[in-house]
Amino acid sequence: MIRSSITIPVPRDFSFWRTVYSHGWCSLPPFSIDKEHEVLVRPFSLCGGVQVRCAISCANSSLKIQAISRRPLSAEQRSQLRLQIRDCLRIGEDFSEFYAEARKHRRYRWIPKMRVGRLLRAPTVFEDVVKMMSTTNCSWSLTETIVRNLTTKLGVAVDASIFTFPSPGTLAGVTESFLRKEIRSGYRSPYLIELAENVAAGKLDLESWRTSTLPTEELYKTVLSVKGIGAYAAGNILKLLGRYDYLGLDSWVRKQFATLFRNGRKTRDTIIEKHYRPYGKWKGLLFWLEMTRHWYTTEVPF
DNA sequence: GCGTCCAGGTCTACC
DNA sequence: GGTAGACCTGGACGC
Repeated sequence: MIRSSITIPVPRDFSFWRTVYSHGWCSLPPFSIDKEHEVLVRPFSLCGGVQVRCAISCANSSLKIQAISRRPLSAEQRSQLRLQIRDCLRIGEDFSEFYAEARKHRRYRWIPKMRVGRLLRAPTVFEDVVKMMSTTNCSWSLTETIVRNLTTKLGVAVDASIFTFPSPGTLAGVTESFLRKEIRSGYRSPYLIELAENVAAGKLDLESWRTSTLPTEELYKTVLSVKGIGAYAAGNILKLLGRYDYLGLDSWVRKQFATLFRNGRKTRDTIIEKHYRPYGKWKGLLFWLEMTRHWYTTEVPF
């Protein structure tokens, strides 16, 4: 195996570990984390069919990447790897406007101070959408089971312990019965196959969503048109596309809101919407950060 | 160990 | 447009 070292400079307002811990993705394969040493690990697929296992850490205003591959990486592959890692960690995204908005409100001044707001995402929109679909209507432990099965049973082995996320073509090539029995994705199985088939056939270009110039409302409708994706999933997929206009409510955040603002009393969605309406296009991100603020000061739940 | 109940989003049929 | 019921799994609970 060949080891390569790569360095990527990061902006001043970037916090590596708070980006890694921004939500549950870091604990879903093929991501994994070494909490003690603050290292994010995952494989990346590069041109020429090359798979590379990367251990990513941060020191002295730069990401340090230890990449392990079967063959030496070409200049093009190294460049591709840099781009993918920057994309996952949202390094190129400009948060100055968001931080300026947060500074206007006393209750949100901690956000720019803690340099939070970047939400970890997968190298591909396909992986993010499949994972989001796998979080719907089930416990987190079932989501972990589904995603672990998808990678170990349909991904490519990079080494003994790491598998890539399956490609749309691979997922499109399995039967609904396989997904139900082996992946444990239950009634979501036909939705996953339909999604993978449409992407593999070129009928649905998920990857263009990250650079889409559509107004957010239009993009939201496009995301919602995928079968198996409802309001919760679409709102949260949009956050991973850099659009923060929707809250993406699920039972956990509803409960969290009730605990923080309503003495634990059950709260209608319209009340939560009204609470965040003044924050316009940033409301989804401010909402998520407010609900998860305790993760940055106490032990995270994953 | 077994059976029952429930929580968790989305879809579809129906009003 | 709003709503009820079905979908499937795993965890909690009672026996």
